[in-house]
Amino acid sequence: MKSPKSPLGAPKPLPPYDHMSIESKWQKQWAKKKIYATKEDAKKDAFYVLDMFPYPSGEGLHVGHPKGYIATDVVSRMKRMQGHSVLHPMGFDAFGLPAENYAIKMKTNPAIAVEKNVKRYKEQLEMFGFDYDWSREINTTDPAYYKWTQWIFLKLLEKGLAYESHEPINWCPSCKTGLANEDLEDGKCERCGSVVEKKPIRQWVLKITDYAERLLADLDATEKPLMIRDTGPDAVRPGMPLEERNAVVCVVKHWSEDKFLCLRWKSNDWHGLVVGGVEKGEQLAEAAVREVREETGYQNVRFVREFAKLDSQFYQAIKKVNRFAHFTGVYLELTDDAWKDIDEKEKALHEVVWLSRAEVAGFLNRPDMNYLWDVFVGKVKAEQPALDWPTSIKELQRNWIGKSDGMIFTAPVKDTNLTIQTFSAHFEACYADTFVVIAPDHPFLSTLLEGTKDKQKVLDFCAALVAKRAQQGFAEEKESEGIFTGRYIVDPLGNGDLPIWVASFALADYGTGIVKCSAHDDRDFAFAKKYGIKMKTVLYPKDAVLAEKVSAQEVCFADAQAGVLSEPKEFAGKNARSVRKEIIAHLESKNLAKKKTTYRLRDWVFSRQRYWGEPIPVVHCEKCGVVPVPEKDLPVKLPKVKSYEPTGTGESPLAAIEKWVNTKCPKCRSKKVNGVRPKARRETNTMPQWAGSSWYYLRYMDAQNKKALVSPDAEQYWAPVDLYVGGAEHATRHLIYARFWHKFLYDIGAVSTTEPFKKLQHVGLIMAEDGRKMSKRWGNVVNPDEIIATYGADTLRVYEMFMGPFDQQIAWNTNSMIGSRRFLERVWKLVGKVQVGSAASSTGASSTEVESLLHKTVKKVAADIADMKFNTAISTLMILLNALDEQPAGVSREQYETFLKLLAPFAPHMTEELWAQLGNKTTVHLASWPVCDEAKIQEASRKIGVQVNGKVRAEFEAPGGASDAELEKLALALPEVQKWVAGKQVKKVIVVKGKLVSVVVAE
RNA sequence: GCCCGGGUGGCGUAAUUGGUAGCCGCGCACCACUUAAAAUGGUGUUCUCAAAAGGAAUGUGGGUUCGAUUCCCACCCCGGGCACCA
Repeated sequence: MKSPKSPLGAPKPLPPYDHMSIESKWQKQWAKKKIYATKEDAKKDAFYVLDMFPYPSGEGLHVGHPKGYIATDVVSRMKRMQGHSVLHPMGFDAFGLPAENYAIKMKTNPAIAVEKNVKRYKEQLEMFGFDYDWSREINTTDPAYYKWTQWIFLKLLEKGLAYESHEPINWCPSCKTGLANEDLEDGKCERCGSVVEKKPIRQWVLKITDYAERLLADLDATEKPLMIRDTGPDAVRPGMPLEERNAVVCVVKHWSEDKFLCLRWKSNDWHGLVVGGVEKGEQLAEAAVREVREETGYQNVRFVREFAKLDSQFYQAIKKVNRFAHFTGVYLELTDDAWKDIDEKEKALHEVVWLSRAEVAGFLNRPDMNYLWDVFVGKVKAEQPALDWPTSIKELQRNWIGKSDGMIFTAPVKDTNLTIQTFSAHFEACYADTFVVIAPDHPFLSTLLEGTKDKQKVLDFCAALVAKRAQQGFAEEKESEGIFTGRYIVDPLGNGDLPIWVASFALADYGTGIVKCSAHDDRDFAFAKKYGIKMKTVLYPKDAVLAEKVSAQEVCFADAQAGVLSEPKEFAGKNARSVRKEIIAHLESKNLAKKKTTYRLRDWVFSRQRYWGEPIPVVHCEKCGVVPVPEKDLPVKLPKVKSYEPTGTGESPLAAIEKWVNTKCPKCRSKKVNGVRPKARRETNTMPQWAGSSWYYLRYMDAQNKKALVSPDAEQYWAPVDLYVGGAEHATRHLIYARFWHKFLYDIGAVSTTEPFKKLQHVGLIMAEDGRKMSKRWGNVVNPDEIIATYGADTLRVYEMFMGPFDQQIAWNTNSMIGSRRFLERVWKLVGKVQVGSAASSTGASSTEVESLLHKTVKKVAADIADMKFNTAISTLMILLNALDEQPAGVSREQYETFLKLLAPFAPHMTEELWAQLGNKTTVHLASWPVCDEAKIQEASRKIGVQVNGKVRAEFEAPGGASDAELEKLALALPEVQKWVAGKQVKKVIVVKGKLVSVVVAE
């Protein structure tokens, strides 16, 4: 059959889809017309989409790198079409070890190597047709940029958050520099794999630990519910987690009077009994009781009954009203009359009122409440996490910060006037402590040993332990080793004199570096057994046989959660964990210990003894000491040098550049004192790779500003970053550092938000076809240049988005790409079937079914893109394409244009070309995004499945508005159903509107 | 050891809030077009039984339910992170 004729005559022959010429043509046009220029337009909502900017290596991009960039490009294009002012910038992070090591290898200056690599990266990025506004490009190695990195350092110094330290730090012998804890992997240098040593070197350190508590707490911070701020299609997203929607509604009856307690929502005219959400793993009744206790302070609440199970039909009926969520009703009763006031802070949003029976009835009869199914409906938007981040990344940060609540014990050292402090987070069994261990590299050790007869022997032993650690890495040590110091502490808890041992497992830089030990810790127990140290038990399991073994010190029992204490006598017979609070009070009241919180997070070692980094802007003056470089003298430029190889002496190569190093003290101007001119030398350490990336997202907002790192106007317009996309490997480095700096900048008033990134989305790695990481080493790298030449950038973009869930790791498969190419070619060909006749053709050429599908697609594609579910968005577009293509009368221009708009974010070049072919003079990328017409997606009839005893036996077409009774009748009349039902007693029929009829018969 | 994810056809995956498991794509088979091939279009494609009817099936085993990929309990496997952190 020939393709249908256009009303205007014979169909034009279609040109083939020539991606090469189309893509380069439109890339030039877009650049020329500056269609992606970003503006701070007060009339539009700002939307800031950000990629983790690349670190331009010498190898260029492989096909895995751009996956995240494609995603942000798709989102930014849709948001722009939806009328937002969009900031979608790009830049380069280029200071630091990788660039420097590469330069050393290639025997070029890092500055030149970086310039070359950036150029190559930009060329590659441009081939993808991304919508960056290059006028905001940044480069961390640009003095105009790092001026502000240095400025932030000066502010940190001013506030006492940057300090010099001589403590031993991680030293990589191969890279010849100090490293932060975050730069280690398995005790080895993350860059080169060498085992790091502990080396005492003068370092600049940032006090990130001062922010540990806020970095931790803000991960869980919530935003108070904003009532219907956004009534657009985004307000209730499909796929929004149940916890966000499913709230419990409680009716709480007074214990004696005929009164009902109501938690009233005051804002937006909403009166509700909304109590809160059901948490995962929680029963409805538990949730209701818990929430009422938390919200009102009423403790004596008894669960009476649940009103009914949620009815899904009901949700269907109100689903389209985006501000409604559904709840389930629970009936509780107060068991006493103890009045409690609710929290002051909550009063603005809630109040507790008592209603009479009549009032409750009236209340429940509101139109937004539905009695019929005992399910109440109202407006609610549950408290949302302030950080819309994947739970996994939040969890990684929590682990990294490693908060631990415990107690500090202080004890005198026998025969000396010294005291020792020990930290314990598992202090419930502290009455079992019988010895103390100290780390072999503890700075206090030599003082402690002063005057003991074996001092030198112990010190030698410790030195050997430390050397062994450095050699083989910490993790590989299996069995603990130790030596008795000859000293004892006098136990404050009355267990007499406790020996102090050096133990290889003790860490000098956690807690106090000294630990009180007992039989109730696996490691301590093994250590004591090995060296025959006396032990004592105070914690026993419930099982009598096992308890006997614990008592005999045959096995170690360390489970405070399950164990029962025997000492101190105040808590004898009690479960250890449940009396934790009381033990704290007991120890504090007797002045035996103090509460203390410690963190695993260490301060950030911030200096590198390397050339390629931002110079730390301070001067060391013989007379004035450390003097910050005045702001007006920033940036302190990195000098050009001939030799930039690391020295290994603990000094950076900059130290050798006399002309640069020797300077005037900014404070005393190096004026002569008693005829001698005080010498002033610049700091020669440089900043780590992570410095520039800790604040770069702010600079894009106002990239050219010479007076401030960002102007308040620009910052307030754009901040925070609405969507941040990048690899999960940055969870404990870049993302912690950036949050730390951001909070600091907030504290000094430089930014207006407490967190930099509102929503974080991590991108799943693209693996090579062999399942390994793409790497030059394996020879499995797929080059995007070649793929683009063969298939086109649009095909590559569609393929990468269609491969699978965006956040999932997935293997590249060039063969599968053909599907995406075919899809685009079918779109290309479909333009030949577009009917360009009268206006009537838009209805004439399309059935209501296709129209309905079109509008469903409009809705789903927008929701999926906003949700980063690109694979299903494309799948939906494919389904629509199949339907449009199969229409016998061709496709209407309106349908086709809508389709092009939906596809435009994914395949910007091809859609632009087709858009122009239809005669449009303006770009598709600034056209308005299609809007779903809800009326059109209602269906006239639906397929209903019929189950008999849970098994699907038949299906039938039912009219859209059929009632439950009608559906039941229709279903039971079906012969396939009768076959299973005939002669049996029908016990129950369940009707799920629009879905299925379930018949239960007696067996 | 501890903490997160995840296990669905030959493969990548989909499944709205507990409601007809396998959408979309790849691959494969057959058909059309072609001298032929490629490309394109069409049909089919979870397994099992010769077909139909039926049965089985979402890592394993149990539970709740009229109904479970989805909720609960236990276990196995894979991926990632943390790890002498007291």
